[in-house]
Amino acid sequence: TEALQQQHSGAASGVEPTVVLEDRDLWTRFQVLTNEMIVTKSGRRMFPVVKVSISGLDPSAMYSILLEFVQIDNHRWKYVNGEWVAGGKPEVAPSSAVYIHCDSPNFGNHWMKEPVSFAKVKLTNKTNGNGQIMLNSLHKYEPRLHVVQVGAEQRTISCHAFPECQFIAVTAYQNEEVTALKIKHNPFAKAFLDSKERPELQSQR
Amino acid sequence: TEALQQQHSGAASGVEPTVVLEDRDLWTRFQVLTNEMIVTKSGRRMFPVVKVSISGLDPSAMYSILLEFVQIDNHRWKYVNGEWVAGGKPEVAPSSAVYIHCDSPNFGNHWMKEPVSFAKVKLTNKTNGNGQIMLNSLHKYEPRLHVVQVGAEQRTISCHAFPECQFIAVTAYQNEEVTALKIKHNPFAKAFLDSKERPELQSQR
DNA sequence: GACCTTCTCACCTACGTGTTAAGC
DNA sequence: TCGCTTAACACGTAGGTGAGAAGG
Repeated sequence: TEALQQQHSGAASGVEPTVVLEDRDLWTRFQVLTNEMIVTKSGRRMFPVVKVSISGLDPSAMYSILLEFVQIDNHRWKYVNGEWVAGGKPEVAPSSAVYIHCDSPNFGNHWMKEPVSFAKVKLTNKTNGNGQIMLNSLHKYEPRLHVVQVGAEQRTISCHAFPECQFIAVTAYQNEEVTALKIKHNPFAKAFLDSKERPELQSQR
Repeated sequence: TEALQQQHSGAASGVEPTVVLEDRDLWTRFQVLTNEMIVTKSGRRMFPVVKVSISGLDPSAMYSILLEFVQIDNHRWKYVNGEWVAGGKPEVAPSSAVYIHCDSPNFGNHWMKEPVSFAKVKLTNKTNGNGQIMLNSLHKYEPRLHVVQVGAEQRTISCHAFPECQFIAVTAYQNEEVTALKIKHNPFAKAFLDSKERPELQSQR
Protein backbone atom coordinates (compact mmCIF):
# COMPACT_ATOMS: atom_id res chain seq x y z
CA THR A 1 0.00 0.00 0.00
CA GLU A 2 2.61 2.52 0.99
CA ALA A 3 4.84 1.35 -1.82
CA LEU A 4 2.06 2.08 -4.31
CA GLN A 5 1.63 5.60 -3.02
CA GLN A 6 5.31 6.35 -3.03
CA GLN A 7 5.79 5.11 -6.54
CA HIS A 8 2.86 7.19 -7.62
CA SER A 9 4.19 10.41 -6.19
CA GLY A 10 7.55 9.56 -7.68
CA ALA A 11 6.24 9.10 -11.19
CA ALA A 12 7.80 11.78 -13.30
CA SER A 13 6.46 11.71 -16.84
CA GLY A 14 3.47 10.51 -18.81
CA VAL A 15 -0.13 11.63 -18.99
CA GLU A 16 -2.48 10.29 -16.34
CA PRO A 17 -5.17 8.00 -17.73
CA THR A 18 -8.78 9.10 -17.38
CA VAL A 19 -10.93 6.91 -15.12
CA VAL A 20 -14.72 7.27 -15.01
CA LEU A 21 -16.95 5.35 -12.61
CA GLU A 22 -20.00 3.64 -14.14
CA ASP A 23 -23.41 3.55 -12.42
CA ARG A 24 -22.52 6.61 -10.46
CA ASP A 25 -26.15 7.52 -9.77
CA LEU A 26 -26.75 4.18 -8.10
CA TRP A 27 -23.59 4.44 -6.04
CA THR A 28 -24.69 7.87 -4.87
CA ARG A 29 -28.05 6.56 -3.71
CA PHE A 30 -26.25 4.12 -1.47
CA GLN A 31 -23.75 6.72 -0.37
CA VAL A 32 -26.39 9.05 1.04
CA LEU A 33 -27.67 6.15 3.20
CA THR A 34 -24.13 5.18 4.24
CA ASN A 35 -23.39 2.10 2.21
CA GLU A 36 -22.78 -1.34 3.70
CA MET A 37 -21.07 -4.39 2.21
CA ILE A 38 -21.44 -7.89 3.57
CA VAL A 39 -18.30 -9.83 4.42
CA THR A 40 -18.47 -13.60 4.88
CA LYS A 41 -16.05 -16.39 5.56
CA SER A 42 -16.23 -17.68 2.00
CA GLY A 43 -16.27 -14.20 0.46
CA ARG A 44 -19.14 -12.00 -0.73
CA ARG A 45 -19.42 -10.01 -3.93
CA MET A 46 -19.96 -6.29 -3.85
CA PHE A 47 -23.17 -4.60 -4.91
CA PRO A 48 -23.11 -2.25 -6.66
CA VAL A 49 -20.11 -3.36 -8.66
CA VAL A 50 -17.11 -1.12 -9.18
CA LYS A 51 -16.93 -0.63 -12.92
CA VAL A 52 -14.80 1.94 -14.68
CA SER A 53 -14.21 3.13 -18.19
CA ILE A 54 -10.58 3.97 -18.80
CA SER A 55 -8.97 6.07 -21.50
CA GLY A 56 -5.65 7.74 -22.11
CA LEU A 57 -3.51 4.61 -21.96
CA ASP A 58 -0.89 3.65 -24.50
CA PRO A 59 -2.80 1.04 -26.55
CA SER A 60 0.25 -1.15 -27.08
CA ALA A 61 1.76 -0.84 -23.60
CA MET A 62 1.08 -3.46 -20.94
CA TYR A 63 -0.80 -2.64 -17.74
CA SER A 64 -2.27 -4.30 -14.71
CA ILE A 65 -5.37 -2.84 -13.05
CA LEU A 66 -5.70 -3.09 -9.26
CA LEU A 67 -8.52 -2.26 -6.87
CA GLU A 68 -7.38 -1.36 -3.37
CA PHE A 69 -9.60 -1.12 -0.30
CA VAL A 70 -8.30 1.57 2.00
CA GLN A 71 -9.44 1.59 5.61
CA ILE A 72 -10.40 5.20 6.26
CA ASP A 73 -11.49 6.89 9.49
CA ASN A 74 -9.68 5.76 12.62
CA HIS A 75 -12.82 4.34 14.18
CA ARG A 76 -14.77 1.22 14.68
CA TRP A 77 -18.37 2.01 13.66
CA LYS A 78 -21.61 1.16 15.40
CA TYR A 79 -25.22 1.32 14.25
CA VAL A 80 -27.37 2.72 17.05
CA ASN A 81 -30.87 4.20 16.81
CA GLY A 82 -30.78 4.16 13.04
CA GLU A 83 -27.47 5.95 12.78
CA TRP A 84 -23.86 5.05 12.24
CA VAL A 85 -21.70 6.51 14.99
CA ALA A 86 -17.93 6.38 15.41
CA GLY A 87 -16.82 4.08 18.20
CA GLY A 88 -13.54 3.25 19.84
CA LYS A 89 -10.14 2.32 18.51
CA PRO A 90 -9.97 0.67 15.10
CA GLU A 91 -8.51 -2.74 14.53
CA VAL A 92 -5.27 -2.85 12.65
CA ALA A 93 -5.77 -2.95 8.89
CA PRO A 94 -4.91 -6.25 7.17
CA SER A 95 -1.57 -6.01 5.43
CA SER A 96 -2.88 -6.13 1.87
CA ALA A 97 -6.36 -5.40 0.59
CA VAL A 98 -5.58 -5.22 -3.10
CA TYR A 99 -7.49 -7.09 -5.79
CA ILE A 100 -5.73 -7.64 -9.09
CA HIS A 101 -8.19 -7.62 -11.98
CA CYS A 102 -8.23 -11.07 -13.57
CA ASP A 103 -7.56 -9.66 -17.05
CA SER A 104 -4.17 -8.43 -15.81
CA PRO A 105 -1.72 -8.04 -17.34
CA ASN A 106 -3.04 -6.75 -20.63
CA PHE A 107 -2.59 -4.15 -23.31
CA GLY A 108 -3.88 -0.61 -22.93
CA ASN A 109 -6.05 -1.39 -25.93
CA HIS A 110 -7.81 -4.17 -23.99
CA TRP A 111 -8.52 -2.04 -20.92
CA MET A 112 -9.92 0.83 -22.98
CA LYS A 113 -12.15 -1.03 -25.43
CA GLU A 114 -14.87 -1.64 -22.85
CA PRO A 115 -15.53 -0.79 -19.18
CA VAL A 116 -13.50 -2.76 -16.68
CA SER A 117 -15.73 -4.53 -14.15
CA PHE A 118 -14.76 -5.70 -10.70
CA ALA A 119 -17.87 -7.88 -10.31
CA LYS A 120 -15.85 -10.85 -9.11
CA VAL A 121 -14.18 -9.19 -6.14
CA LYS A 122 -15.06 -11.06 -2.97
CA LEU A 123 -14.94 -9.49 0.46
CA THR A 124 -14.19 -11.62 3.50
CA ASN A 125 -13.40 -11.32 7.19
CA LYS A 126 -11.22 -14.43 7.30
CA THR A 127 -7.86 -15.20 5.80
CA ASN A 128 -8.57 -17.77 3.12
CA GLY A 129 -5.88 -16.46 0.83
CA ASN A 130 -7.49 -17.02 -2.52
CA GLY A 131 -7.65 -13.68 -4.21
CA GLN A 132 -10.27 -12.61 -1.71
CA ILE A 133 -10.08 -9.28 0.04
CA MET A 134 -9.96 -9.38 3.82
CA LEU A 135 -11.57 -6.44 5.59
CA ASN A 136 -12.31 -5.58 9.22
CA SER A 137 -16.01 -5.72 9.94
CA LEU A 138 -17.53 -2.44 11.14
CA HIS A 139 -14.76 -0.39 9.62
CA LYS A 140 -15.14 2.06 6.77
CA TYR A 141 -13.44 1.56 3.42
CA GLU A 142 -12.84 3.43 0.20
CA PRO A 143 -12.02 1.64 -3.07
CA ARG A 144 -9.12 3.05 -5.07
CA LEU A 145 -8.07 2.08 -8.56
CA HIS A 146 -4.44 1.68 -9.52
CA VAL A 147 -3.13 1.48 -13.05
CA VAL A 148 0.31 -0.10 -13.17
CA GLN A 149 2.40 -0.29 -16.30
CA VAL A 150 4.33 -3.54 -16.45
CA GLY A 151 6.86 -5.11 -18.75
CA ALA A 152 8.85 -2.00 -19.39
CA GLU A 153 11.59 -1.24 -16.90
CA GLN A 154 9.83 1.83 -15.60
CA ARG A 155 6.56 1.33 -13.76
CA THR A 156 4.32 4.33 -13.89
CA ILE A 157 1.34 4.31 -11.60
CA SER A 158 -1.83 6.30 -11.50
CA CYS A 159 -4.30 6.21 -8.62
CA HIS A 160 -8.00 7.12 -8.59
CA ALA A 161 -10.18 7.20 -5.47
CA PHE A 162 -13.95 6.64 -5.44
CA PRO A 163 -15.51 8.45 -2.48
CA GLU A 164 -18.98 7.57 -3.86
CA CYS A 165 -18.11 3.93 -3.23
CA GLN A 166 -17.23 4.22 0.44
CA PHE A 167 -18.88 1.60 2.62
CA ILE A 168 -18.85 0.02 6.03
CA ALA A 169 -18.03 -3.69 6.09
CA VAL A 170 -20.68 -5.68 8.00
CA THR A 171 -21.53 -9.30 8.68
CA ALA A 172 -25.24 -8.46 8.51
CA TYR A 173 -27.02 -5.42 7.16
CA GLN A 174 -27.81 -2.77 9.75
CA ASN A 175 -29.77 -0.14 7.84
CA GLU A 176 -32.89 -1.65 6.32
CA GLU A 177 -33.01 1.13 3.72
CA VAL A 178 -29.68 -0.16 2.43
CA THR A 179 -31.09 -3.68 2.32
CA ALA A 180 -34.16 -2.51 0.41
CA LEU A 181 -32.05 -0.64 -2.15
CA LYS A 182 -29.82 -3.69 -2.66
CA ILE A 183 -32.88 -5.92 -3.18
CA LYS A 184 -34.37 -3.43 -5.59
CA HIS A 185 -31.37 -3.35 -7.92
CA ASN A 186 -29.47 -6.63 -7.52
CA PRO A 187 -30.94 -9.28 -9.83
CA PHE A 188 -29.67 -12.06 -7.58
CA ALA A 189 -31.93 -10.79 -4.79
CA LYS A 190 -35.06 -10.87 -6.93
CA ALA A 191 -36.62 -13.50 -4.69
CA PHE A 192 -37.06 -10.87 -1.99
CA LEU A 193 -38.21 -8.21 -4.41
CA ASP A 194 -41.11 -10.33 -5.58
CA SER A 195 -42.64 -10.99 -2.18
CA LYS A 196 -42.31 -7.39 -1.12
CA GLU A 197 -43.57 -5.69 -4.25
CA ARG A 198 -46.32 -7.87 -5.63
CA PRO A 199 -49.58 -6.26 -4.45
CA GLU A 200 -51.50 -9.54 -4.38
CA LEU A 201 -49.02 -11.00 -1.96
CA GLN A 202 -48.95 -7.86 0.13
CA SER A 203 -52.68 -7.95 0.68
CA GLN A 204 -52.60 -11.56 1.83
CA ARG A 205 -50.66 -10.65 4.95
CA THR B 1 -2.74 -20.01 -40.12
CA GLU B 2 0.01 -20.04 -42.71
CA ALA B 3 1.71 -17.14 -41.00
CA LEU B 4 1.80 -19.11 -37.76
CA GLN B 5 3.43 -22.07 -39.44
CA GLN B 6 5.99 -19.99 -41.25
CA GLN B 7 7.00 -18.13 -38.14
CA HIS B 8 7.33 -21.43 -36.34
CA SER B 9 9.66 -22.95 -38.87
CA GLY B 10 11.56 -19.71 -38.93
CA ALA B 11 12.15 -19.63 -35.19
CA ALA B 12 15.85 -19.95 -34.67
CA SER B 13 16.69 -20.16 -30.99
CA GLY B 14 15.10 -21.11 -27.68
CA VAL B 15 14.00 -24.43 -26.21
CA GLU B 16 10.54 -25.63 -27.20
CA PRO B 17 8.10 -25.71 -24.29
CA THR B 18 6.71 -29.07 -23.23
CA VAL B 19 2.95 -29.49 -23.72
CA VAL B 20 1.07 -32.42 -22.21
CA LEU B 21 -2.63 -33.12 -22.84
CA GLU B 22 -4.77 -33.82 -19.77
CA ASP B 23 -7.52 -36.48 -19.70
CA ARG B 24 -5.83 -38.29 -22.51
CA ASP B 25 -7.52 -41.60 -21.68
CA LEU B 26 -10.94 -40.03 -22.06
CA TRP B 27 -10.00 -38.37 -25.32
CA THR B 28 -8.79 -41.70 -26.64
CA ARG B 29 -12.09 -43.38 -25.82
CA PHE B 30 -13.83 -40.83 -28.00
CA GLN B 31 -11.18 -41.07 -30.69
CA VAL B 32 -11.72 -44.78 -31.25
CA LEU B 33 -15.43 -44.09 -31.86
CA THR B 34 -14.62 -41.13 -34.14
CA ASN B 35 -15.39 -38.11 -32.01
CA GLU B 36 -18.12 -35.59 -32.77
CA MET B 37 -18.56 -32.03 -31.56
CA ILE B 38 -21.82 -30.12 -31.76
CA VAL B 39 -21.82 -26.74 -33.46
CA THR B 40 -24.72 -24.36 -32.93
CA LYS B 41 -25.66 -20.86 -33.94
CA SER B 42 -24.96 -19.43 -30.49
CA GLY B 43 -21.86 -21.58 -29.96
CA ARG B 44 -21.36 -24.90 -28.14
CA ARG B 45 -18.64 -25.89 -25.71
CA MET B 46 -16.41 -28.84 -26.41
CA PHE B 47 -16.52 -32.05 -24.42
CA PRO B 48 -14.05 -33.31 -23.47
CA VAL B 49 -12.20 -30.07 -22.85
CA VAL B 50 -8.77 -29.42 -24.28
CA LYS B 51 -6.59 -28.94 -21.22
CA VAL B 52 -2.81 -28.89 -21.24
CA SER B 53 -0.01 -28.63 -18.73
CA ILE B 54 2.84 -26.54 -20.02
CA SER B 55 6.44 -26.36 -18.88
CA GLY B 56 9.71 -25.06 -20.22
CA LEU B 57 8.63 -21.43 -20.60
CA ASP B 58 10.61 -18.46 -19.35
CA PRO B 59 8.70 -17.63 -16.13
CA SER B 60 9.12 -13.90 -16.54
CA ALA B 61 8.55 -13.67 -20.29
CA MET B 62 5.11 -12.85 -21.70
CA TYR B 63 3.17 -15.32 -23.82
CA SER B 64 -0.22 -15.78 -25.41
CA ILE B 65 -1.68 -19.27 -25.79
CA LEU B 66 -3.81 -20.03 -28.85
CA LEU B 67 -5.90 -23.01 -29.86
CA GLU B 68 -6.29 -23.47 -33.59
CA PHE B 69 -8.81 -25.76 -35.31
CA VAL B 70 -7.32 -27.12 -38.49
CA GLN B 71 -9.64 -28.60 -41.10
CA ILE B 72 -8.00 -31.87 -42.05
CA ASP B 73 -8.97 -34.38 -44.76
CA ASN B 74 -10.22 -32.92 -47.97
CA HIS B 75 -13.67 -34.42 -47.61
CA ARG B 76 -17.12 -33.73 -46.43
CA TRP B 77 -18.09 -36.63 -44.15
CA LYS B 78 -21.31 -38.60 -43.99
CA TYR B 79 -22.63 -41.05 -41.41
CA VAL B 80 -24.19 -44.04 -43.18
CA ASN B 81 -25.00 -47.46 -41.75
CA GLY B 82 -23.18 -46.70 -38.51
CA GLU B 83 -20.00 -45.56 -40.19
CA TRP B 84 -18.38 -42.30 -41.14
CA VAL B 85 -17.49 -42.28 -44.82
CA ALA B 86 -15.67 -39.64 -46.83
CA GLY B 87 -17.93 -37.77 -49.20
CA GLY B 88 -17.44 -35.22 -51.92
CA LYS B 89 -15.62 -31.94 -52.07
CA PRO B 90 -15.03 -30.08 -48.81
CA GLU B 91 -16.31 -26.59 -48.19
CA VAL B 92 -13.72 -23.88 -48.03
CA ALA B 93 -12.29 -23.49 -44.52
CA PRO B 94 -13.27 -20.29 -42.69
CA SER B 95 -10.45 -17.80 -42.72
CA SER B 96 -9.58 -17.99 -39.05
CA ALA B 97 -10.38 -20.70 -36.54
CA VAL B 98 -8.08 -19.60 -33.75
CA TYR B 99 -9.18 -19.18 -30.14
CA ILE B 100 -7.03 -16.96 -27.96
CA HIS B 101 -7.04 -18.18 -24.36
CA CYS B 102 -8.71 -15.56 -22.19
CA ASP B 103 -5.75 -15.38 -19.79
CA SER B 104 -3.61 -14.08 -22.67
CA PRO B 105 -1.26 -12.36 -22.53
CA ASN B 106 0.43 -13.54 -19.38
CA PHE B 107 3.74 -14.52 -17.86
CA GLY B 108 5.30 -17.94 -18.39
CA ASN B 109 4.94 -18.37 -14.67
CA HIS B 110 1.15 -18.04 -14.94
CA TRP B 111 0.80 -20.57 -17.75
CA MET B 112 2.97 -23.16 -16.00
CA LYS B 113 1.60 -22.99 -12.46
CA GLU B 114 -1.53 -24.98 -13.33
CA PRO B 115 -3.00 -26.70 -16.39
CA VAL B 116 -4.41 -24.37 -19.03
CA SER B 117 -8.04 -25.18 -19.79
CA PHE B 118 -9.94 -24.35 -22.96
CA ALA B 119 -13.32 -25.10 -21.40
CA LYS B 120 -14.81 -21.85 -22.67
CA VAL B 121 -14.14 -22.36 -26.36
CA LYS B 122 -17.41 -22.26 -28.26
CA LEU B 123 -17.88 -23.88 -31.65
CA THR B 124 -20.37 -22.45 -34.09
CA ASN B 125 -21.46 -22.77 -37.70
CA LYS B 126 -22.46 -19.12 -38.06
CA THR B 127 -20.45 -15.94 -38.12
CA ASN B 128 -21.35 -14.20 -34.89
CA GLY B 129 -17.88 -12.79 -34.45
CA ASN B 130 -17.57 -12.93 -30.72
CA GLY B 131 -14.56 -15.02 -29.94
CA GLN B 132 -16.44 -18.07 -31.15
CA ILE B 133 -14.85 -20.55 -33.51
CA MET B 134 -16.65 -21.08 -36.80
CA LEU B 135 -16.32 -24.56 -38.30
CA ASN B 136 -17.86 -26.33 -41.27
CA SER B 137 -20.34 -28.95 -40.21
CA LEU B 138 -19.47 -32.49 -41.31
CA HIS B 139 -15.82 -31.69 -41.71
CA LYS B 140 -13.00 -33.12 -39.63
CA TYR B 141 -10.82 -30.98 -37.40
CA GLU B 142 -7.70 -31.26 -35.31
CA PRO B 143 -6.93 -28.84 -32.46
CA ARG B 144 -3.43 -27.41 -32.35
CA LEU B 145 -1.88 -25.38 -29.58
CA HIS B 146 0.31 -22.38 -30.28
CA VAL B 147 2.54 -20.66 -27.77
CA VAL B 148 3.40 -17.13 -28.85
CA GLN B 149 5.87 -14.95 -27.04
CA VAL B 150 4.76 -11.33 -27.04
CA GLY B 151 6.14 -8.07 -25.79
CA ALA B 152 9.69 -8.70 -26.83
CA GLU B 153 10.53 -7.74 -30.39
CA GLN B 154 11.06 -11.32 -31.45
CA ARG B 155 8.06 -13.63 -31.47
CA THR B 156 8.96 -17.26 -31.03
CA ILE B 157 6.23 -19.76 -31.66
CA SER B 158 5.84 -23.36 -30.78
CA CYS B 159 3.09 -25.56 -32.16
CA HIS B 160 1.66 -28.79 -30.75
CA ALA B 161 -0.96 -30.94 -32.48
CA PHE B 162 -3.45 -33.21 -30.70
CA PRO B 163 -4.45 -36.10 -32.96
CA GLU B 164 -6.32 -37.67 -30.00
CA CYS B 165 -8.65 -34.67 -30.09
CA GLN B 166 -9.70 -34.91 -33.73
CA PHE B 167 -13.43 -34.69 -34.28
CA ILE B 168 -16.11 -34.18 -36.87
CA ALA B 169 -18.24 -31.07 -36.44
CA VAL B 170 -21.96 -31.91 -36.45
CA THR B 171 -25.25 -30.13 -35.81
CA ALA B 172 -26.63 -33.29 -34.17
CA TYR B 173 -24.89 -36.39 -32.91
CA GLN B 174 -24.74 -39.24 -35.41
CA ASN B 175 -23.10 -42.08 -33.49
CA GLU B 176 -25.13 -42.95 -30.42
CA GLU B 177 -22.07 -44.46 -28.76
CA VAL B 178 -20.50 -41.02 -28.84
CA THR B 179 -23.67 -39.58 -27.30
CA ALA B 180 -23.64 -42.18 -24.53
CA LEU B 181 -19.99 -41.52 -23.71
CA LYS B 182 -20.62 -37.76 -23.57
CA ILE B 183 -23.58 -38.26 -21.23
CA LYS B 184 -21.56 -40.59 -19.05
CA HIS B 185 -18.76 -38.12 -18.41
CA ASN B 186 -20.14 -34.61 -18.86
CA PRO B 187 -21.67 -33.37 -15.57
CA PHE B 188 -23.95 -30.98 -17.46
CA ALA B 189 -25.63 -33.95 -19.13
CA LYS B 190 -26.40 -35.69 -15.85
CA ALA B 191 -30.13 -35.35 -16.47
CA PHE B 192 -29.86 -37.98 -19.19
CA LEU B 193 -27.51 -40.19 -17.23
CA ASP B 194 -30.06 -40.59 -14.43
CA SER B 195 -32.93 -41.84 -16.54
CA LYS B 196 -30.75 -44.27 -18.45
CA GLU B 197 -28.82 -45.78 -15.57
CA ARG B 198 -31.27 -46.09 -12.71
CA PRO B 199 -32.45 -49.73 -12.79
CA GLU B 200 -35.86 -48.96 -11.29
CA LEU B 201 -36.61 -46.60 -14.15
CA GLN B 202 -35.25 -49.00 -16.75
CA SER B 203 -37.59 -51.80 -15.65
CA GLN B 204 -40.63 -49.56 -15.85
CA ARG B 205 -40.33 -49.33 -19.60
C1' DG C 1 -29.00 -8.94 27.94
C1' DA C 2 -26.87 -6.68 23.79
C1' DC C 3 -24.04 -7.15 20.01
C1' DC C 4 -21.96 -9.40 16.49
C1' DT C 5 -21.03 -13.58 13.74
C1' DT C 6 -22.07 -17.97 11.56
C1' DC C 7 -24.77 -21.31 9.26
C1' DT C 8 -28.59 -23.20 6.70
C1' DC C 9 -32.22 -22.28 3.69
C1' DA C 10 -35.49 -21.10 -0.18
C1' DC C 11 -35.30 -18.63 -4.17
C1' DC C 12 -33.25 -16.58 -7.66
C1' DT C 13 -29.73 -15.78 -12.05
C1' DA C 14 -27.08 -17.76 -15.61
C1' DC C 15 -26.10 -21.17 -18.53
C1' DG C 16 -24.49 -26.07 -20.18
C1' DT C 17 -26.81 -30.71 -21.63
C1' DG C 18 -29.11 -33.98 -25.08
C1' DT C 19 -33.95 -34.65 -26.72
C1' DT C 20 -37.53 -33.88 -29.72
C1' DA C 21 -40.26 -31.99 -33.23
C1' DA C 22 -40.48 -28.87 -36.77
C1' DG C 23 -38.32 -26.59 -40.72
C1' DC C 24 -35.92 -26.51 -45.10
C1' DT D 1 -38.05 -38.80 -49.18
C1' DC D 2 -33.94 -37.99 -47.22
C1' DG D 3 -30.34 -35.42 -44.98
C1' DC D 4 -29.21 -31.80 -42.32
C1' DT D 5 -30.31 -27.72 -39.37
C1' DT D 6 -32.91 -25.08 -36.08
C1' DA D 7 -35.49 -23.81 -31.93
C1' DA D 8 -38.04 -24.91 -27.79
C1' DC D 9 -37.73 -27.71 -23.91
C1' DA D 10 -36.89 -30.19 -19.39
C1' DC D 11 -33.36 -30.95 -16.40
C1' DG D 12 -29.10 -30.50 -14.74
C1' DT D 13 -24.60 -27.60 -12.77
C1' DA D 14 -22.86 -23.61 -10.49
C1' DG D 15 -23.30 -20.06 -7.66
C1' DG D 16 -25.21 -15.24 -5.96
C1' DT D 17 -29.21 -13.21 -2.65
C1' DG D 18 -31.13 -11.79 2.05
C1' DA D 19 -33.87 -14.08 5.85
C1' DG D 20 -33.83 -16.16 10.05
C1' DA D 21 -32.29 -19.10 13.66
C1' DA D 22 -28.49 -20.39 16.30
C1' DG D 23 -24.04 -19.56 18.34
C1' DG D 24 -20.54 -16.96 20.93
